[in-house]
Order: sequence, then C-alpha cells, then structure tokens
Amino acid sequence: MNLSIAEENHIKSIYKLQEGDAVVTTNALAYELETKPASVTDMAKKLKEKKLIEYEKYKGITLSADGRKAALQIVRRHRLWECFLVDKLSFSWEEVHELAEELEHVRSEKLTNRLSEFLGNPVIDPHGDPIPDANGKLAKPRPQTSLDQANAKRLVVTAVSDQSTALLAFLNAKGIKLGTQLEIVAHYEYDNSIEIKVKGQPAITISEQVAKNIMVRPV
Amino acid sequence: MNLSIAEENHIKSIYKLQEGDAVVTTNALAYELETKPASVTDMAKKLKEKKLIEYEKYKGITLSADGRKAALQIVRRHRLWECFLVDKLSFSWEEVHELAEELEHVRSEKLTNRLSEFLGNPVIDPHGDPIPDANGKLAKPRPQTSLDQANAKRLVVTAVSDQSTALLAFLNAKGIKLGTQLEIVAHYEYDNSIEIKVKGQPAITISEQVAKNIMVRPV
DNA sequence: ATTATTATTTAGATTTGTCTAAATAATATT
DNA sequence: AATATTATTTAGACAAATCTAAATAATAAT
Repeated sequence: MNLSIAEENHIKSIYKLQEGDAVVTTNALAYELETKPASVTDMAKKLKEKKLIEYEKYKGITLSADGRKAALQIVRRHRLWECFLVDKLSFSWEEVHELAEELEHVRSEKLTNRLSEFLGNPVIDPHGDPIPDANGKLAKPRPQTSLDQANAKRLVVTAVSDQSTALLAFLNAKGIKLGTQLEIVAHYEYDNSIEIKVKGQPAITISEQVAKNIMVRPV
Repeated sequence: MNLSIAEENHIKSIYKLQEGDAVVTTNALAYELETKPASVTDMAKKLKEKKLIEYEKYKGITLSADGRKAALQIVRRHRLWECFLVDKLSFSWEEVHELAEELEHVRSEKLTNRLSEFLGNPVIDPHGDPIPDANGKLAKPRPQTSLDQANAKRLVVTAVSDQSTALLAFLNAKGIKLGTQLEIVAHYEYDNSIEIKVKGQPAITISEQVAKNIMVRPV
C-alpha cells in the first residue's frame, strides 16, 4: 500500500489523537492538521476506501489494524530521525520536530532499519516518547506522572507532552531536558505553581500549566 | 523562493544536462525526467516566470544565475546524503541514488550544513562527483578522462558518469569502485573493447560503452 | 419537544502537475 | 524550393488535495 504524504499525515494524526481507543472527530483532526473539516471528510472517504480507517458519516474515525500498522511505521521513522538530529547533528530537542516531519516521509524500510542500527536501536526519542521497533512494537512506557501530580521529591524528566516550540524553548533556557534531575522545593496551593530546583542552578517557579506538560518519574 | 519538489527536479535536471553552457532541449529534459515534452513546456513557463531559467519558445532552456544557485543547493544536498548513506549506514554506492533523490528535497540550510560537518565536509560523493560547498562553490575537478581514452597504463577510478543501476551493479560485481586501481592489459581495435585487470583478480574485458562511462586518472 | 447551536458533510471551485491529441515551428531530405 | 520528418507548443482534460459556502445531522438549551 503506497501512501501519499497527505495520507500519511492524516494517518499519523489520527493515531496521535486516538491515544489507544478513542474515536477521532472530524473537527479535532482538522485542527490538528491545520486544515478544514471539509478536507478531512474528503480524506476520510479515501482512507476508508483503502481500509486504513473505520469511518461512518457523522460517527468519527478510528484506525483499522492496517492503519495502525502504517501509523507505527511513520512514527518509527519520525522518532528515529529525531534521535539522529539530536544525537548526531547536535540539534536541540525543540528544533527537531519540523525536520523529522519531512524526513519521516522517506518510506524505505532498509533505510529506516539501518538508521536505527546506526543509532544503536534507541527505544525512546529525544522527547521521551517510545520508538516502535521494526515490527511496530512499542516498548511499554515506564511509569510516569506529570510534574504537577508527582508526590516524590527527587524526580527525573522523562518526557514533555506539549510539542509547542514555546514550551520546549522555555525548558531549554532553564537547562531542563530529558534526564534532567529535579527536586521539588515547594508547592503553592494558591495557584498550583511549583518551585523546583535543578542541581547547580537557582530554584525556579513553574506554572501549573507548564507542570502539567512535564512528565517525570521518581529517581 | 520556495520551490516545489517538481520544480526542484526540473532545475536539477536542467543543471545536469546543461553541463556548463549548452542549451537544454525540451525533449531531452522530458526524457531525463521520464515525463512528456508537453509537461516540460508547462514547467518551463513557470520557471521562467520565477526567473530561474532563460526560456523562449522553441529556443531551449538555460539556467539563470538564480537557477544555477538553486541547482547547486539541491545537488549539494543530494550528494551529502549519498555520502551519509554510504559512509554511515553502509549502503553500497549503487543503492543510494534513489534514496538521496528523496532526501535532497528536505530544504533546511541548517540541516544541510550540520550534515556536511558531521561527514567531515566531504568534497566528493561516493560516485566521485564534487559536492558544492555552502556557497555553491564546486571544488575544481581533478583532471580525468573516460577509460576508453586513457593513455596511461595504471589508473585509478575517479567517477562513474552513467547513473544507471545496471552499470553500477555490474561494476560492483566486478569489484570495481571509486579509488579502485586498474591496469590496462589490452585494447582491441576490432570493437574498441578494453581488457583490464584489478589487482588480485582475473583480467576482464569491458565494452566500449562501459569504458566510456568509467572516469579515471593516472595513478 | 421545539429551537438554537455546533459539527459534519456535500456541492462546486481552485491549484498543481500531469497527460493526450492536434496544431505549429524548425530542421532535414529529396 | 518544396516536402517530409521531427521537435515543440497549445488546447483541453484529469487526478489529488485542498478550499468556501450552503445544506444537513447531531447535540444542547430552553
């Protein structure tokens, strides 16, 4: 099955929004892809025809087994290229998303597998997201919570869920990246902001909104 | 100036066929791009509009200064990716062309320059072709002739001009690659075939057509 | 249970890149 | 020079991916 770039992007976004099982809505998908609902409806008909999604008028979209398989291939390529850009070309983690967005569409299994091998078959990407293996299997994610719900004091950053450049740049400026160890200094009930400290740096205060998007696990 | 993939491919092929100064013909370009002359005419109008080529009806096509600059960027990306695939991912030189054909369209200067640096700023690609630097400057090619016109006995392979997979696979099977040292054993005037010997291997006979596509210089 | 609101789909248009078939220009041949 | 051949362009069509505006369905509010 040969997918166009537009088809791949739709599949990938459906996978992202589905998050396991949920039905994906036309509007949500249009918003995610920065396109219009009418365009999503058009594409949904096409992808249904190709048996990559389940879709009935007005009933929303879910991936079929084949669609899920395709999505995992795309996600695998995306995340491997992100590793390459960060590990080998010294990009910082907030820069790589757009570039990987283009590189992911080079659909060669041989290339993908060689790249993976070259990188040492990594299982998580620079944002902490798991990388599907050649068969589409995802490493089961280690237990993690968002920073605003953590109860341990000493934590490691394992992922950042919001992909916005603004947040990533902010964290970068504060010296926070994957694997950074944090200590929770205080939790202000007033606005649910959290004061944290990275070893060797002055303590900083983080809003609830930011804390919700930083994933951590106890060290 | 943002070029589509189709536009980039046309620019690149015009650059390739132009070879310095020659005017490129509609038919030749269509053949090179595996498309139809009518499509080339359409695209020529568009590229002229964008001032990337000089073009008058029935008079053929040449690159403008801007077009040449664009072409060199594309060629740079293509050849750097070929180096990456061969040097880092252990592809053999005859496999990399198609993959580089896709990777070359990721238009990020930062990525290109970082990639170049990562590879040690190479100046020739795995086929022996020079890689333009970030300013579009080409290293001046070392003196070379095609194997059928060489007069020295001991030679080094410096490039292969035909990009066909068939030829590359043939050479690969014979253990001939960039940098391979050859010795001319005999030259048969009858059909202009040439008998050559690679150190440690039995002598082989090569047709004139193949010899024309192997570039060499005296060792 | 009507009505209002929001979500989704349809119909029809647009852009890009391509094609075929016919027309025209350039070149080669007699 | 007239004619035949080849190269190139034009005209009109088509598929993919998108859009806007209008129509319809689903859901929420009174």
